[in-house]
Amino acid sequence: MSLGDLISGTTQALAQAASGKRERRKDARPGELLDAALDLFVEKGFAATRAEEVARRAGVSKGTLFLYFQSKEDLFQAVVRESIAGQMSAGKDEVMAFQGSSADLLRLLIEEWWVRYGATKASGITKLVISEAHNFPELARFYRDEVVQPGTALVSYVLQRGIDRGEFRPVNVATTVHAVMAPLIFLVMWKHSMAPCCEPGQHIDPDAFIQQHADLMLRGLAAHPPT
Amino acid sequence: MSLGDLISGTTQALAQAASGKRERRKDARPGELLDAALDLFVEKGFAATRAEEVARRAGVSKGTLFLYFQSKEDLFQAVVRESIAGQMSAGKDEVMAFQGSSADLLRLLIEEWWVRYGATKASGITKLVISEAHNFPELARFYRDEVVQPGTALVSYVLQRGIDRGEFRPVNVATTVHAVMAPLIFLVMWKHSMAPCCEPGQHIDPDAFIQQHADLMLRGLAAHPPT
Amino acid sequence: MSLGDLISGTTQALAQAASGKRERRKDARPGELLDAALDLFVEKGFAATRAEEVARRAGVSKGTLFLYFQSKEDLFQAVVRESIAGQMSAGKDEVMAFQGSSADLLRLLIEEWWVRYGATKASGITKLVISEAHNFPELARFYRDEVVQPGTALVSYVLQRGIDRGEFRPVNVATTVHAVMAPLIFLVMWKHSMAPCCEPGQHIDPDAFIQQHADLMLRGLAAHPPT
Amino acid sequence: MSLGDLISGTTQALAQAASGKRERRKDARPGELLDAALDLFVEKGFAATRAEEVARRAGVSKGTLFLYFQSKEDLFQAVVRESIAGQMSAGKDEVMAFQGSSADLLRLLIEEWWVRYGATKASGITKLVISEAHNFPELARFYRDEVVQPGTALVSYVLQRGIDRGEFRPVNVATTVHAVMAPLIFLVMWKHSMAPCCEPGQHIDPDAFIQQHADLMLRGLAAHPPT
DNA sequence: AATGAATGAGTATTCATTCAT
DNA sequence: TATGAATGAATACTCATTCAT
Repeated sequence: MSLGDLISGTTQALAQAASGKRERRKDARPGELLDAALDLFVEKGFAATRAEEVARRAGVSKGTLFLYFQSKEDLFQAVVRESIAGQMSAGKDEVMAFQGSSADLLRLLIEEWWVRYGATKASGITKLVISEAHNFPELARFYRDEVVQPGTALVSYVLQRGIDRGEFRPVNVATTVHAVMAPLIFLVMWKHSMAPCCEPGQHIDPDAFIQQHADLMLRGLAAHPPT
Repeated sequence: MSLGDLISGTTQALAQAASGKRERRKDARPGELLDAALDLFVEKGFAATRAEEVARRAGVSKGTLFLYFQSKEDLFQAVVRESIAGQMSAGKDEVMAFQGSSADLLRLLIEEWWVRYGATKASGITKLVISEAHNFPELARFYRDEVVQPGTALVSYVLQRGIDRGEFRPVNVATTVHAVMAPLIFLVMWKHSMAPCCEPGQHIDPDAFIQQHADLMLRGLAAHPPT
Repeated sequence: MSLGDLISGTTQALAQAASGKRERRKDARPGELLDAALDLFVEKGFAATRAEEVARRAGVSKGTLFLYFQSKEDLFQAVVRESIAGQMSAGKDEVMAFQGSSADLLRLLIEEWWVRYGATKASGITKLVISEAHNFPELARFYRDEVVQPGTALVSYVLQRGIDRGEFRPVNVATTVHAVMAPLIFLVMWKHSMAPCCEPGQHIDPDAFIQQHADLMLRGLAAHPPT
Repeated sequence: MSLGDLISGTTQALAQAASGKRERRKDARPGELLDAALDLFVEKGFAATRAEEVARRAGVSKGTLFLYFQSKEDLFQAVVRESIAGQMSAGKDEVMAFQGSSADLLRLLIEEWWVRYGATKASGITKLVISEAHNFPELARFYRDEVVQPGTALVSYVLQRGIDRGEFRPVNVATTVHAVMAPLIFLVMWKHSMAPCCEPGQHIDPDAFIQQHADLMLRGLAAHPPT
């Protein structure tokens, strides 16, 4: 199974759905609204975020918000969809083109994920979707198809590559993928929820955490462990 | 009302079976309300949960809820505090009394955590607190002090024990603790958010996940890796 | 026209209406409830007074209150009716039997009114009825018939007596009655409303006020003013 | 919004006749709401007045009321404060500039008070404040400082003027002030409470009452009583 | 396109009243 | 008779949404 097969999924179908009249509005639609909405929805959740506050933060009036989005829920969905759109395609090419060891590739994947996504405010989407999954099941499915599935596929490819090349132990790939990703998701959740109130002692240093996670992972996977 | 009652779900049945109907109910009411509230708050979040729905699920009228809790927020805080109260003390004694290897102890700790907390509905508190941390900073601090800190200390103890006894590599304990706990927190978050919409393929099997996590962790920590 | 004609009015009819089953309950009905209710209704008004607070102040439970009064409004009406019942009959006999000058009689009437009614907590009824007249028009009419009309008649009798005996100027009795009563009513209103917040400088001393009122009145009425 | 507007009752008509409908309305809204609220609060008291009814009477929806006033209590306080603002300053200058006899001045003061305040609907404030003094002690103190105290001072000035000029007997001014004002306050209270239910016989004619009060007062105060 | 005044359905909360004990 | 737990209608207040300007 090629990486293309693994990742392609429904991305293309979704891209088509996103075109049409939606695409046209997207350009005109002030990104400031989506930007402000992302911040607030991540912080306070959907229900606790007031439309007027989003508008104010975006520097427009309440009425203007509803000029671009049919409803608060429409805005919410747009925030998630726009933030996610085509996010996964970036890493895919690099992974396919990588020439080094699978250990280096996995470490790179983890580190780059943090730099390009986890450390950006776009990572708030992860907290948002997880927090609101029950209230917006369709959005949760969309996220699953657009983010979780491709991400899983990408990591699976790397793990399988390592096993195939004899660099990794022959672990159960499907299970191990989650072990690779879980700490990353956790870190993002933590950053957007508990971190602000754990300043003093229990602060989790993202870089050290990522490093440690990669280290443990690679040791755990290594076919020929170091002495 | 103990945590056990909160989790068991048999509170209502027991209360109804009791003799002195009215008086028995009065004692049971707060528990039934907390029980119902836990479910709904975890599912929908604080703001999206209507007080009347909590009451209805507890089998009482809207007014009765406010007979036992001053406000919706008071109910929310009670849900979190009651669910957490004294939760951490249980595992501590067992860990301190454990006689076997540190690897076995760490594995036991991870597995028991899942059985006693992660697999129960009380684990919804974790999702709840993380989702609402920004809206209820005091509660987040309470959770940090009552759950995160003691949990971190317990895992730290086990890691240090392994290092001291030469069973684990001399890793940075403070950093590694998070690597141990992160996947567990993630699993609980997942269970209460994405899981319900990932029935078919991407389902994460908790036991396999826990197992795999423990395996990778112990391999990653092992001072003398197996061949 | 005799004083009897002036005062009798509907008092007798009302007395009959108050008998029957109402009379029987009145004895059993804890006076503490009426007592507590009078205080609270006078202080806070009908709507702002909670039934439970009345019960608590009377030393009984909320349910007990509704054992004796069909509703909060019933309690309210009872408070007014009971406090008023037969109140006017007392002064009437004394006035009829008085032998001295009309000036002395008027002064006596004013002073006794204050001592026997204005200075007691029953005077709160006046504030109550005036404050709630619009919400309880029937009660206002009842008060008019039972208190205002007989009171007016009594004062009218005294004024007419003074005129007839050449002690007072031949003023318009119907108009002058109100001039006699107005300051008394005012004093009672003041006592039950503004007085508590005018402790320091603007305190109105009731006795001095009553005295001054009587003085001015008698001077104003005197047929042969002093030099 | 001046007191005149509050009293006139033509505010609505004027606003509707204006050109820029929407904007004109916005300026008029608070006044219309205060106008409606004054009526209802005076009639029914604070607690018995429903916010929606105030809004309906002002011709707007429930929500609009809360666009201009933070709460029902805020509206209540605004009603009192707006109605009172600068009310006392008017009469003061006239009194100070008066050239005639103190008897004429006192009579003028009493008559003007009735025409300019007592006869207008703003006089409802007096009933309102007295009825609700216990529930809103701060407002009662505000009324005491803004209305009672200046009013007392003004009347005191006139009495002292008469005494100094040998026109009035050397009465105790502080006590006599209340004797002057009490019947006026009583009249206003009566007008807003009992009057509506005393149509037929016991109706108090305001002008005759005022006249009679002034007459008696001046006779009572006169240094050289008429023969 | 943009505004912000106006709306009214929706929600938390109160409190008079009931009723099983 | 007395209690107080339970009820649910009533009400203040919010906030997404509309629309005249």
